[in-house]
Amino acid sequence: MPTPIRLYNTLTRSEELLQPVHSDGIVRIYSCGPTVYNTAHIGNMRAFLFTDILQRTIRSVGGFDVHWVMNITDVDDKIIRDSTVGSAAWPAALGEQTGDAMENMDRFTRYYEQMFVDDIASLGIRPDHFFAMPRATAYVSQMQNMIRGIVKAGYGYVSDGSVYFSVSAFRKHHAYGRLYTIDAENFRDGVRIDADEYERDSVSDFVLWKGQKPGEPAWEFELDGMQLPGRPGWHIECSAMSKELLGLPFDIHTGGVDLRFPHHEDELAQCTACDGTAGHDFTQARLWVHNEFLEVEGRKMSKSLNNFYTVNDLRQRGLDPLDVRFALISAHYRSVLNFTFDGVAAAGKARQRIQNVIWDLVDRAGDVPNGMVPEGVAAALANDLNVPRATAALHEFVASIPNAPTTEQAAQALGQLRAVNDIYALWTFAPRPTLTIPDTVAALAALRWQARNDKNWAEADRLRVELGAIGWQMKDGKDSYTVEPL
RNA sequence: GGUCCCGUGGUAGAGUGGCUAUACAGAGCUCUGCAAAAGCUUGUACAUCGGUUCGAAUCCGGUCGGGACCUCCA
Repeated sequence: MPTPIRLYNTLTRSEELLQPVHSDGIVRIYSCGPTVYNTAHIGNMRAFLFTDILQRTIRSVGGFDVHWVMNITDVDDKIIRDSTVGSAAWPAALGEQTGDAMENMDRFTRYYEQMFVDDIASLGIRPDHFFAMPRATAYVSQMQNMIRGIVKAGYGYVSDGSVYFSVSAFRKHHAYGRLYTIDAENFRDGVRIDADEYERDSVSDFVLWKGQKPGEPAWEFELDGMQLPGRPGWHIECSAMSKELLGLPFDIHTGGVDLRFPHHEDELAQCTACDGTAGHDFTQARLWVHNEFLEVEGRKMSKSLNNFYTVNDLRQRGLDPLDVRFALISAHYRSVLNFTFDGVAAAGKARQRIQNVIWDLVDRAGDVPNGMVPEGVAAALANDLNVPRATAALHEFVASIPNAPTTEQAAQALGQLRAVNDIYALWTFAPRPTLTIPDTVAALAALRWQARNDKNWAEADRLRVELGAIGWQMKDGKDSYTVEPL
């Protein structure tokens, strides 16, 4: 029985029921993905893990099919800067650069894209859960069409070889500031207005198409008879790709809180400019859901504080990526999450405890049947994706499993836990792996078991210590024993 | 300057106007020759000052502290 899912919608500043826009009942989700100019960090990962839990919840708890699209931004200023000939940021692993700017950019972005794909996979995000992972550079013509539409509607203008979106023209007919309260009068103090080399009419305008500068990779673009070689602006990428792959409007648009403005506001404006009727505020997506940032050890993550971590950094510290997954979903997505190494360790302990329970149940039940997510867990997840409360309910559920369950009880509990795992993706339901026990360990253990049975406690304890010294421990049962690595 | 969020026990982190969050760590107990695992029990917690209320960590206001965004950063 599916549970209705409610989510906090930034657009309306209230919780709303998720109901598919399209009659096919498929929930369409667009997530702003990474700009592939370096390796992603755990802050990025929090955003992607949040969306992963969201889409899995929509499938498992909400009972909907999902089309999840996450883009790869593979063209932007930083990418061009770092892939240009002679760049210090060019990865040595890629060998020599060529004289072709487009080719260099391509090799550069594919390199980081692959790292990104590997990183999210290691954190339990399944590639087959994506409906598409489009590269921006593959949709340039769709972006160009959209820009033409915006200009035709009177909201775009050409200046110095670039095309800009006129916010002031747009505001005459549509709302601007729907996702973020804009105070146009107070737009000056404290704002870092970057002295762009591009000529805009107004500082609030943003670029739709950036004219090519010497040596830069570029695409041809013909607009109203003008030739404007260049590249797409950031916001138009997501507008065009979401429209092309999901159709407008779609159901859920996700991203970090920082993207509310300007990125999402501008995406929304662009889609409205193309498809909206004056006076009516067309909505690119029904629900806009934004995740909070994370801090590390209570401080903002930054390179200067030396607390800036990539997934690979954590792997090299010997952390299990799934423990990291658990730690990164331990706070509600709209709360600041404090990432700590103690937290990962605690997550690891809790994860292992439940894994042991699962293995015990598998031993008893054999097969793992299908089951439903326990009600408390489902209810918490359906309530604006309250993962911490869902996890608490999960622990309570695990505690409620009888110590010595019957085969039926074990099977039922397993089915429910597997349903939970369709969302959490932290555990395995394969039988407990059989340990390969070195002969010396087995021999020592046998000796100790004999000593113990002879009630030769001193010798038994001595052998226990000896086993411990080589990293193994014995667990005494009633009629038998097991040995495990410490 | 503007818009907005947060401040919970050793740590992380939910939460409802009055009743145990949960996890990790700690303490005690049960079971164990010992140990491990498991189970049970346990902790003066809710920034601060006022206000509303029979009653507030939960509502309102002030203060202090932290944080986010304000034109390409998840």
